Amino acid sequence: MARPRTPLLSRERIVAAALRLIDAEGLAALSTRRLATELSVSGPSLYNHVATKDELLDAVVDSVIGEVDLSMFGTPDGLPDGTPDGAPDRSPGGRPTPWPDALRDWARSYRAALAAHPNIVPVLAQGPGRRPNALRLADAVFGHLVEAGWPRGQATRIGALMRYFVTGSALASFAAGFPADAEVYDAVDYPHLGEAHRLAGHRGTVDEGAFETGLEALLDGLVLRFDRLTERS
Amino acid sequence: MARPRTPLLSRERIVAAALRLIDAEGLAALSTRRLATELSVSGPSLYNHVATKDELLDAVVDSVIGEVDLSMFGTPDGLPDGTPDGAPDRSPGGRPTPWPDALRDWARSYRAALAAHPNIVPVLAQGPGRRPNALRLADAVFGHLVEAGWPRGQATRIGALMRYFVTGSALASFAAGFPADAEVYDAVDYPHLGEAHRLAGHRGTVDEGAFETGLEALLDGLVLRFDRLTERS
DNA sequence: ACCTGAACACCGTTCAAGT
DNA sequence: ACCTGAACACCGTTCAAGT
Repeated sequence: MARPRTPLLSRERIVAAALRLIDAEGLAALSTRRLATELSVSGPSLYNHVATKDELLDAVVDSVIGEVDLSMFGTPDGLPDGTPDGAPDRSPGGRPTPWPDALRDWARSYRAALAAHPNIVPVLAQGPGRRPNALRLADAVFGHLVEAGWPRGQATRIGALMRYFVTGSALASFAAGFPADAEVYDAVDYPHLGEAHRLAGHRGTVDEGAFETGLEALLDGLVLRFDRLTERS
Repeated sequence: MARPRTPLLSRERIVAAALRLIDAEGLAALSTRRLATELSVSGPSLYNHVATKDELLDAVVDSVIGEVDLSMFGTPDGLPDGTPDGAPDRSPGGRPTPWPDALRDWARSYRAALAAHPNIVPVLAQGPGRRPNALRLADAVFGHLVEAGWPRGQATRIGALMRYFVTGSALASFAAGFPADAEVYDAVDYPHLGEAHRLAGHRGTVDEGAFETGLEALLDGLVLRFDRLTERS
């Protein structure tokens, strides 16, 4: 068989299969040949649909970022944007969501989307590049903060520090990074890690708790700064 | 030549060369064959000194973590530990550093060490594993927080959220993630990114400012929580 | 003990050939 | 337009052979 009547592959099918493979076995397990086998075609077939492996990774990354909810910034996901009144930063009710609440909801959705695919986070964390969903995300966050009254320079920094925190929390489980083997912590050098071998068993609650604590602490600290900023006028 | 009188290689020389290669050309550029060429030996020679490429990466990672200053927790770097008075958590002066100050100093040193080698951060962020320097770091932070009065569960979460923030900030430059090409932001979808092409030019100050803002906000938020915790008693 | 070349099962990608 | 096998320059790792 050389050219089937109906194509065996599509870009979407390739991207979806690549993400599945990365989730299941890690970034290192994604090889074009392995992926082709998974899709029941020969290796070179992929190159009819994607130019390079890097371009494929870019598409996978943007599909993950596309899962992040941005509706709290007044730009609902599915709806066509560009409302005639030129007020893109309103929630459906008509009034903009207070920025700390919008930031909290967004951060949770952002983390959930990334933590569902931790193995791709190192690629994603390199920045938006030219990926449309990543640029849309950056635009929505920055725009909302500026319209809420943050100076542009501060809004940029808040976008950055939120990404630091979210990508860091989605990159790997803190708890699971500690071997469950108690003997590891026997050494006299680690006098306080006597219980560390039990961390991996509480993976979910430890990481979730750390994320929520950090998120609320960050927001409290930012609100403090915002108040100092506005009480000056 | 088969076996030279004085060995051509050593584990230290291999680790150092690997880190140089990773820094200069990225994690993907590190191949055992390429590394061997860099060291003027044949590929398989490396296997007399390291068992696998993964073990080599582990050693590289731990050498980077070894650069992090932990002296603010009362365990000075170079000095032999185990002071006879059994008070490991004191600064040279004798009194423990207040935890917010210790955390701040540590976070800055942690970030500096990692940001000097961003390409290795994805590996490092997987957790301490069995790496001695990484375990020592976790022990010092956790121990200091507990002795400062934080409940153990909270101390664990603070260690986790600090690592989230620091690894996230060291993984990649926020500013450099935005293409310097102004045309990228022309699309109607990005109404607020008109100046984003200028970000890459301010790489240093944007990322540094975001890290400092986030760090101080986090610490403020944590102090708030600590006060709530202690005023209850 | 420590280095070498040969060999194995992999990679990403190109290209001519098929329909 | 879309798939194939063959081919190229790479990988990590093993192993027998050398000193």
